[in-house]
Amino acid sequence: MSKVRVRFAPSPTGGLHLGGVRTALFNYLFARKHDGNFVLRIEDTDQSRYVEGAEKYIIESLAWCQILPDEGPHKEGDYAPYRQSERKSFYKEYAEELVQKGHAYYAFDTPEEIETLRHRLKSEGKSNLQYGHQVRHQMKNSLSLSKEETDTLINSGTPYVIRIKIDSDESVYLNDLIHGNMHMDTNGVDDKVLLKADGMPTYHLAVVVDDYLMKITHAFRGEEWLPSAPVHILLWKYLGWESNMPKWAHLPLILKPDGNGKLSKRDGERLGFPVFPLGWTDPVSKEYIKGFKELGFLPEAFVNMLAMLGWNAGTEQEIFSMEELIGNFSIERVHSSGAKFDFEKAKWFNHEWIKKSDPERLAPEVKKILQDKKVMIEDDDKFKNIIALVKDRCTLLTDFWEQASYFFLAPEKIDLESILPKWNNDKNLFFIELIRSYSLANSWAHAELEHSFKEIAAVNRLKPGELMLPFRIMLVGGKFGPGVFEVASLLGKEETLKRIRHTLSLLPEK
RNA sequence: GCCGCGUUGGUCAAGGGGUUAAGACGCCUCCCUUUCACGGAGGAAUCACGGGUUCGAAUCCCGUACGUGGUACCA
Repeated sequence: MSKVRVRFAPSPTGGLHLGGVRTALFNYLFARKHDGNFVLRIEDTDQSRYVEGAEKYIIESLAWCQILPDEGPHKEGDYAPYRQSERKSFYKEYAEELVQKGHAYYAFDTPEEIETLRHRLKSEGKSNLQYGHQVRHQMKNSLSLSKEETDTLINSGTPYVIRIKIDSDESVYLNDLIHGNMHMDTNGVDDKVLLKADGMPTYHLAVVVDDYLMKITHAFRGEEWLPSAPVHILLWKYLGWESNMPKWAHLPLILKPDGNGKLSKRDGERLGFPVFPLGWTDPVSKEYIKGFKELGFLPEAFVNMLAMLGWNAGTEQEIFSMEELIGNFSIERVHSSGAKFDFEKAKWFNHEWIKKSDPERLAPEVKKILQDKKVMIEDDDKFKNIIALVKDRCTLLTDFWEQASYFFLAPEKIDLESILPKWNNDKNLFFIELIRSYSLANSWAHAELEHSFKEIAAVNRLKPGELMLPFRIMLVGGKFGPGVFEVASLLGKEETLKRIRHTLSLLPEK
């Protein structure tokens, strides 16, 4: 049995958003699960829409998601080139072959001619023009024209396209791994253009030829391709490759959270969440849109979240590492219906991943965030302890700033409002005594700090509970954060005393 | 318009003839924590509708509605 080979074929026209990454992910999981190959093919057949940099962006995004193996996607099995524009010559050859076999024909109608015809039909109230079996004999093509006329046109350099010739009432059977057995007829499909006037193939020709040449065994793509699946199946048949046809699976769409439509790039801005894995600059508006990465997502969480959108293992497990996903993945368990994207749930995945990740894993990511705020980390061990202490309360990596900045910088704003109403001279004296006691302390472990704190409170007949809040605010600036004594312990003696003194100086000596 | 695909709480979903119809997110209540989270306990909320088939339908069939995709020399 031949080894599994799946291919992912993004088009470098607009970056790569959620749906695309998920398609890549499912392809990758399937390939890894079956110890097969993942082939990345770049669908740049429409040069007019090609966006400079998009290809690089796609590769970087997949790398961030750990979907590309370290050695690159195409190590094993040399079927290069993988960029469609570089494979131009292959397609023409097969398109011509189809014409010879009578399954395709040359068409000379210009786009404008077709457009006007379309308009006319529409204004006459007729349904949309389908360049197919009903009308092809009235059009300008090698079927309606004589051999001589056709040759003359071609030899004189008239631009032409090659269209597939699809007969009516033909049955096409598709066994989809997700949707099951499907039966369609050819009445709804028109004579698709296979080779454009510029010599580039359309997607229809390109997928079939490349999948054949690259020995692809499984073709998974978005559901938007289902309506044109009969064209592709027919192409496999007409080219005589039917026995090599890959198994198909059409993945459900990711939909807008608020209903109505496939998730698009605009929805992110509109609804306030990212739709790109990495930051992306829109080629038209030049506007930079933050990605999941910049928002503080861990790639593990991003991938996990994406995998659970349309797939589940059939168990109650929701948190999966990449290796676990690979082990559990099965294309049959992918849903057949679209799923609305829920950013709240996405954040929940991130929170879970931050909680379960070691401080070692988190340290480099958090370090970057702090560096952006001009905070440099000198003591790595202490840094990891800080991460361990606060990570449970961070949903996004960027939350580490808010949750831990006071370990590195004295709080800018101290919430005196929360201290003042219950402040009195006894409390003031308590803290003065606390400073004295702490400065003499031999151990700076949090248990000792707590012990002496409570002891002093007891001696002064004060409730420790009423003193802990002011203490916390002195250290962190507000009513939040982990246990006060742990904070004090990590802060160190000098800094702790400094912060108590500072706040005390702001409070009245009543 | 035509064609395709789909429809289980607000969202993700398990379940595929007999179930008290799992679980998760979000929301609410309580406990824990002398802060905020984490954690724990509980709660509200669902089989789109109408017909069949069947002793019995969320589950099978047919319609309808709704959603979604395609209908390009875009992918």
